[in-house]
Amino acid sequence: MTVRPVEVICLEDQQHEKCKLLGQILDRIGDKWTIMAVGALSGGPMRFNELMRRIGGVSHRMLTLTLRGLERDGMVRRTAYPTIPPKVEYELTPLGRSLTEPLAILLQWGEKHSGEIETARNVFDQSRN
Amino acid sequence: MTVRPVEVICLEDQQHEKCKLLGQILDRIGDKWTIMAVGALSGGPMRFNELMRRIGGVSHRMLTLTLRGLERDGMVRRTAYPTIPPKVEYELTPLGRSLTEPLAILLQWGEKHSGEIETARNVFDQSRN
DNA sequence: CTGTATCCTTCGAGATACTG
DNA sequence: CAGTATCTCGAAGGATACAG
Repeated sequence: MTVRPVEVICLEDQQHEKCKLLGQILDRIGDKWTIMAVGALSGGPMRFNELMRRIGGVSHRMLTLTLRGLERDGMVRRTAYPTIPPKVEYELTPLGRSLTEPLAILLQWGEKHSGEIETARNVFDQSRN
Repeated sequence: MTVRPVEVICLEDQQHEKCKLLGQILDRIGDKWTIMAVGALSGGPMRFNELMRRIGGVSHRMLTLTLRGLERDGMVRRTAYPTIPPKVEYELTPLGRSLTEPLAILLQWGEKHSGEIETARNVFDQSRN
């Protein structure tokens, strides 16, 4: 049994456990297609194929898996109408909508600092031939 | 911190430009080790091996790659002391520290809603035997 | 239209060993 | 101590075909 230090500093003087939780959150919602799906649905309910067209570049299979994951986590509600051909609508739940707030803040950060990052990259890449 | 309407995440008539930017941000900073490294460094400068011990479970190679990426993006400053054996210190730049703010907000969201997500998962898994 | 199953390729990441 | 280079394996994700 190894002894682990507990006093690991994390975000804003919190402990290491916080980082792990953050990692879990990002595991859930941090991937490309999940973000795109949440973004697309933030405007209102949408059908499967419409989502696929809106997002663009996503495979049939990955969109299905992404939506299943969001549904499982309670972020998206799936409503199937037993018509022929079938019609399925997806929409954000209140939980899903609540996610858009921290994401919007992260987006603001990105918009504010993307230039800085771009510059830093160029400098870094220059300094390596 | 002002909370803007959810539509800020993704404006449909902009072809998901916002989503794409958000996707790029998450590509950069959304992976497990990057978060852990930023978290660990948020407490102050740290040497390579100390970082590795603090983070725990990260391979030598991945920590190196993670730190290179952060350095390239201007989030981390690397300072090498030409001693024998070598000593290298890593620390967050102002840009890197600024990232901890939106991350802390995302973390708060996670803390607030993790129970809800857990419940949703159990319900979903139950409904599929 | 929507969902699932299968195949197949690619890529990420750990292990390891070696260098300065 | 810190960094780099290979090797390898397994998982992620696209393409495709088929079903309801």
